[in-house]
Order: sequence, then structure tokens, then C-alpha cells
Amino acid sequence: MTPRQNRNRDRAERGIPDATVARLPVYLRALHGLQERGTVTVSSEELAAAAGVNSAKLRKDLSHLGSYGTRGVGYEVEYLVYQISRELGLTQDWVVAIIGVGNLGRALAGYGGFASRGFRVAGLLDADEGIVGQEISGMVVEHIDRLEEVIAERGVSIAVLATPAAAAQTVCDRVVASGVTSVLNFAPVVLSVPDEVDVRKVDMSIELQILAFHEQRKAGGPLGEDPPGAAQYVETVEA
Amino acid sequence: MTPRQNRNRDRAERGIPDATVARLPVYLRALHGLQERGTVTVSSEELAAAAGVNSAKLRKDLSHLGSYGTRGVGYEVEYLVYQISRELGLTQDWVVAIIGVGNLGRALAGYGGFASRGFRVAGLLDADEGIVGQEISGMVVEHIDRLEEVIAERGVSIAVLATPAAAAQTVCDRVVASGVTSVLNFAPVVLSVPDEVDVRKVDMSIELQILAFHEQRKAGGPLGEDPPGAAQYVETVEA
DNA sequence: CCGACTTTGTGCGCGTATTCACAAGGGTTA
DNA sequence: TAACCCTTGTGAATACGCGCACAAAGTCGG
Ligand SMILES: NC(=O)c1ccc[n+]([C@@H]2O[C@H](COP(=O)([O-])OP(=O)(O)OC[C@H]3O[C@@H](n4cnc5c(N)ncnc54)[C@H](O)[C@@H]3O)[C@@H](O)[C@H]2O)c1
Ligand SMILES: NC(=O)c1ccc[n+]([C@@H]2O[C@H](COP(=O)([O-])OP(=O)(O)OC[C@H]3O[C@@H](n4cnc5c(N)ncnc54)[C@H](O)[C@@H]3O)[C@@H](O)[C@H]2O)c1
Repeated sequence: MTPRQNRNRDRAERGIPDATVARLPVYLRALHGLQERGTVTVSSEELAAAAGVNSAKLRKDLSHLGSYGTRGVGYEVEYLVYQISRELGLTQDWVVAIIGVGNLGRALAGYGGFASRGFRVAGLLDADEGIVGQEISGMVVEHIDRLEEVIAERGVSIAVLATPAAAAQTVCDRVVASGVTSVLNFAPVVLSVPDEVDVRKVDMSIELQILAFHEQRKAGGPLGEDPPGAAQYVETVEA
Repeated sequence: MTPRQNRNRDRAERGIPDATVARLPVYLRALHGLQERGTVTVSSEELAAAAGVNSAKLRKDLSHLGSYGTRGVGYEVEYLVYQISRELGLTQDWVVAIIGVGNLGRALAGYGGFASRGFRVAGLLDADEGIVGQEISGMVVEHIDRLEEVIAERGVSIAVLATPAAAAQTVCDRVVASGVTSVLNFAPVVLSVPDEVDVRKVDMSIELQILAFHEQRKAGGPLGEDPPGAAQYVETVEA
């Protein structure tokens, strides 16, 4: 069997498509909402509506976890919550460190949406002497020099980077060298990491730019109506 | 020429794939970096490396904007910056309102990464009497009751929602009713809006959950090694 | 116990995205 | 001018994701 065939087989048997994984948390959120209202059973149609997706897509997504629905009835909310949580790894606790405790880091430190999903913030680190020692959301900010110790001692497995862009790669390198293989990056830079490390980024500036693009479309295309590719543009490069 | 042919031509000539649009801001960031270091010309290989993508993908992306490269040489940095900015609509100013000035809203209000791309925060709104009137990043927080006036008077075209989840849909409805067609949502809810409105969401909790999924994979699959789809699972639903 | 009804799980076709690989095009040098 | 080198732009193959539509499978009333 060629390596390629092997990879295909692995995908088919255990691999859950990335697109599906990205939606599972949304389903989970919708399910928790239903749970609070005491709903016991839900159809794919209802759940899909609550999650804002097509019902066929929802069913296909869930089918990747196994067959947890009952035909003619729907899905048992509680059981589905358990299965999705389990698949996402939320049945265990994840230890998180937030690095860079500025405006954004502070907001993150106090955010309840983390703890409620099994993410425990076990460290706040910063380089600024004025910030180190401050108590934020019940935790004392530690010095970045202690990064490696903190990661090792507390078993940090996810690092959240909220430093300025210029510092992000350096901090990332240290974090990775300490054995962390999951990074959530808020700094507007592309981090380079070894293959085994997962980096996800949150970039609000990019989101705004995408909105601006579409907004401009609605308003009638880019300024100066000539289509890109037209031959008669002028050299007005200088800002 | 029939309307349909016209539409097809427009698509072919002007329609830029969503996946491409989402990457243009990344290229732009990389280009600004090069610009600061005085680079005049860049090859697709170099730029792709800086942006963290495959070079063929980069070239194909850029080809959607027209042919702005020179074979044998590469792309002129300054010119490319201009073309991408123009395509994204960053050559004009966008007026933004931030709604919900709590932990996150505050961080956003003071964030420099917005202004530097032509996004001007023209309003901060909140429902809390204790927050209304406060000065944050040089702006006075206004009462949410004035939402419609603020949007109309200042020509707000993008709304940033940073309210609690429970309030988001209501606020969103009001914003949309006021004519805003672009929304950036930080609240962990699926917003329902008319077709012509674009909503983009930023959800850090989802990103963490995706990281957790992959982290669990690395550690050897979900707890209790049985592959999903196995027939012998037990009814251990109760938490 | 049966037949009507409901909802799941999925085969299939379609469109989009990604990547490879190379011909075409432009610069550069002798 | 011509030969050579470098890099773009894109055709073609492959992979991926989406959603329709329907058979299979279960429920429920009679
Ligand atoms: N504030 C926002 O709304 C927002 C939005 C989008 C992106 N971002 C990005 O998030 C990051 C943080 O933003 P912010 O507004 O909190 O900035 P900030 O300047 O308020 O905070 C950055 C913090 O990082 C600390 N720091 C600097 N170098 C460090 C190092 N080497 N190790 C550890 N800590 C270090 C600083 O002392 C500071 O406290 C930036 O990269 C920014 O571009 C912020
Ligand atoms: N803080 C974070 O790091 C973080 C991370 C991810 C997501 N979020 C989400 O972002 C949102 C805001 O988070 P936060 O931490 O800033 O919460 P917060 O409670 O600190 O702030 C919410 C603000 O919204 C205001 N508000 C409430 N109802 C309103 C209404 N109807 N109109 C206008 N304003 C209203 C409140 O007065 C408050 O000031 C929440 O939905 C949260 O889930 C926050």
C-alpha cells in the first residue's frame, strides 16, 4: 500500500473533516441553549436552524461521530452534548496561559466563556515591570522570564498570545520549545512553527477588511470604476 | 448583451473568490512589512513565505486582481499595496461603531490596528448607565438609546457587537434596521439577518475548542480509545 | 400487528479551492 | 540581436465541501 493510500484510509476511518470540527462547537453551544430550556430531543432541522446551517450538513457532520440519532425522532440533546464534548476533548481540562496582559489580554483573562468549556487559565505573563505583580481577575501577573517554569510546573498545553506583533514570534518560539503544541495567536503576524504545532489565529483587522470588501461591492465596486485588468490605468502609485 | 451574459462577464472579470479575499489582508500586512524595510520588488516565492501560503496560490490570488507582476522580476511592492488596498476598499474610510463597551469593547476601542487600515471608530455605545458618559480612548460612551441617531448622523457603515450574547440579536436587529449592512460579531450567538447583510464572527472559544480537538488527537484520540462508530458504547450520559 | 408518517444517514453531482508543473514572457548580458 | 535565465500566469489534476433528494429505519396511532 502506498503512503498516499494509507493517508486516505486514515482519513476515512478516524479523520473528521476540518470543516466539521469547526462547526461542532457551534452545535454544542446551540445544544446547551436547548438543554437550558429543558428540551430533551431535537431534530436535525431544528438544531440546524439554531446553529445557522443546512440540516443535511448538520446530519452529515454528526454522522462523522457515529450514529447518535433515532430515525423518526431526532437526537437526544444530552447524549449529543456528551458525544460532541468528548470528541472535542472537552471532557478533560485544558490548561491555558495568557501571554501579554495588555488591553486584550486583560479582557481574555476575565472572560467567562473559557472556563465554562473546560479551559482553565493557569497563568498570566507579561514583560512590563509595571504590569507584573498586578492582580487581574484573581490572578497575579508573572514575569515572562518565568515562562518556561510556568509551562512546565502547571502543565500548560495551550498558549494564548496577546503580545504586540513584534514580540509574538519570539514568545512563540519559547513556548514551543517548552513543549506546547497548541497556540492561539491574536497578534497580527504569521507565526512559523514546526509541523506538529497547531496555530490558530484571531485577527479582527482581517475580518473588518473582508467586511469592507463586500461593503464596497454593494456600493458598486472599487472606486474609479475601471475593472482590474483594464489596460489604461495610470501610475499613481505614490501615496 | 443579455443581463445574464453581463452578470457572467462581471463574475469572470470582477468576481474574486471568497478564499482569495480572505487572504488579501494577509498579503497586505506582509507587504507593509517589506515596505518598511525598503524592499522595492518581491517575488511570489518570497511574499508567499512571508504570508505563510503556497506561492502558486499567491500568484493565482493576485491574478484575480489583474496582472500586476513582471515575469522574471516579481511584483513591485508599492504598486501591489495600492492595488490590494483598492480592491479591499481601504482607500476609503469606513465608519465603525462599537456596541457594548465592556472588557472586550474597551480593548477594541483603543486598538490601533483599526485606524491604521482606514477604519474610524465614530461611536461607543452601551446600555449601562455607569458606563455611559465615561471617556474611553478619547471618546465618550453614549447611551444605546441613541443608536439610530448615531448611525444616521455619523454615517456608520460597520457595526461591531461586543455585548453579552443575550443582547446581541436585539442590538443587531436595530443596527440592521438603521441601514447597516456589515456586522462584526464577538458575541457567541448565531445572528439572523437579511440576505443583504454580511455578518462575520470572531469567537475565541470556538478557536480554543478546535485546538483542543487537535491536541487530543496528538495525545492519542478521545478518552476511552474506542473509535466513534463502534457499536459497544455504554449509556453513560449523566455528567 | 400493520400501515402511515417522520426523520435520519448518505450516495451523488456540482462547484470551489489547492497544488503541480510548465509554457509564455520579460529582463539581462554578451 | 540573440541566447540565457528567472519568474509569472495558468491549464489540468486532485481534493474538498456542500446540499439535494431519497431509501432505510424507526415511531406511533389504530
Ligand atoms: N486590543 C485589541 O482589541 C486588539 C484587537 C486585535 C488584535 N490585537 C492584537 O493583540 C495584541 C495585544 O493587543 P493589546 O491591545 O492588548 O496591546 P497592549 O500593548 O495593550 O498589550 C500588549 C502587552 O504585551 C506585553 N508584552 C510586550 N512584549 C512582551 C513580551 N516579549 N513578552 C510578554 N509580554 C510582552 C506588553 O507589556 C503589554 O502589556 C497585539 O498584537 C494587537 O495587535 C489587539
Ligand atoms: N472578554 C473576552 O475576552 C471575550 C472573549 C470572547 C468573546 N467575548 C464576548 O464578547 C462579548 C462582550 O464580552 P465582555 O467580556 O466585554 O463582556 P462585558 O460584560 O464586560 O461587556 C458587555 C457590555 O455590553 C453592555 N451591554 C449589555 N447589554 C447591552 C445592550 N443591550 N446594548 C448595549 N450594550 C449592552 C454591558 O453594559 C457591558 O458593558 C460577550 O458576548 C462575550 O461573550 C468576550
